[in-house]
Amino acid sequence: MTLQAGAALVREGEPALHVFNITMGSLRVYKLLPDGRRQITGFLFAGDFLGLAIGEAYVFSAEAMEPSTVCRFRKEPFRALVEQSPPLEHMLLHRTSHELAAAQNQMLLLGRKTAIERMASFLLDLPGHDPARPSAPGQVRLPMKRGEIADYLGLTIETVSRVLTRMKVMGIISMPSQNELIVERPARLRQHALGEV
Amino acid sequence: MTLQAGAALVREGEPALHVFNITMGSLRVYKLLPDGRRQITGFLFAGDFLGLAIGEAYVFSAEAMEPSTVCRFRKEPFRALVEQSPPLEHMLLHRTSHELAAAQNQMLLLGRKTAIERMASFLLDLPGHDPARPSAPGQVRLPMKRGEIADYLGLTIETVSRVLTRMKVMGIISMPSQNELIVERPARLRQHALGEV
DNA sequence: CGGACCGTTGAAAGGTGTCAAGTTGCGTGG
DNA sequence: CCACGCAACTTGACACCTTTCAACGGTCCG
Repeated sequence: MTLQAGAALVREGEPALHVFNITMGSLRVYKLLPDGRRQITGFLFAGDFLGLAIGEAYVFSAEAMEPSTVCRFRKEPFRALVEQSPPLEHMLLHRTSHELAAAQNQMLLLGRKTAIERMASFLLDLPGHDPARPSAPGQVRLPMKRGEIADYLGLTIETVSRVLTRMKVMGIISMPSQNELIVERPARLRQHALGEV
Repeated sequence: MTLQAGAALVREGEPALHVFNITMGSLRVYKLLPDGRRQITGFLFAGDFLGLAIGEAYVFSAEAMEPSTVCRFRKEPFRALVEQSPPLEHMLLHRTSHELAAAQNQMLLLGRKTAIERMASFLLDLPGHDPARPSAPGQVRLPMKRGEIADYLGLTIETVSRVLTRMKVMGIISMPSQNELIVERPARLRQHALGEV
């Protein structure tokens, strides 16, 4: 199953009929408030599962950030398969536990970190998630736009832009292009991520 | 295993040797920044599990909020037991998925809701989690102190206090005592929780 | 009675949001 | 090939919500 950039894969509230496995590209997972405020709860890349949460309806929405392909399974057969395969269920528990740990880190970020601390944490986490990352250390690809970073970090587009500028001025990062970033001072970035400045 | 109020059960960074099941009382689970900022990621009550996240070390701390009792299992035997019991593993996956969904709701709260919206959401969620809740609808027990509510909602103690006062003035709630709360206008509370005011 | 802890309230400060105006980058079409 | 136009990004000025700092009252208990 193939998706254009921006295509919706699931919408919050819809009957949860399918489970997905991303084979290529990247997705954003988010929740909305009635007035349109958006919180992106995570980004998914090749290999990740989507739609595992139990329930009749999806409790989040998901869209492709770039051209992507996914495997779609109908929910019931998938559940039956899981029931018959303890190793599969084990893997799902393992992955879900990791997602939960990541979610707890994100709660710390959203609840207690300043704008620059959020951005620093984000830049440090990013390479670890993206399988299509470049190998050079310190070099970070930003596969998402400012608006997506903002909605992931609980900030506005303007604040994201200002924080990146501040980091450039401080010599912590440099940006060859808008979607590419080089960490010039990893140690200082790590300090900021922990609020130690 | 019995715990006094305030007793630490696990500390972030310590080797994860045990898994716990709460049999009585309530726990707070939290993460700290080096300078002491605290984000409470959840409250646990009777029946809940703690320490499922895989890994060598705990990635959070947990303390009793009131006198509590827990069942302690050594990690390795517990894992072996889980491997041999698909129904047990199934239950753990089910619970972890629910926790993840709750975490995603909390990310929306922390990243995008105002102080009064956070409090409204909190007051609506609270009864569902506490097995020791009173039966009367609209009546909510606050088993935690202001500081814990603040660190759960990403606010300060003062803001929590001010928001509760505002809600009282608006006639949405009333408080017979500091730890007991009555929802006078559930509909308005629900509106606030969704940011519809 | 004194002290510690908890909660409430007030005044002022500050970080982030809002609103608005540029600037850059890039694909499209003449 | 160049001009145009749109979308994304940046920057500035100001507003506002929440935090910070401070003082005060209440309750429990030694």
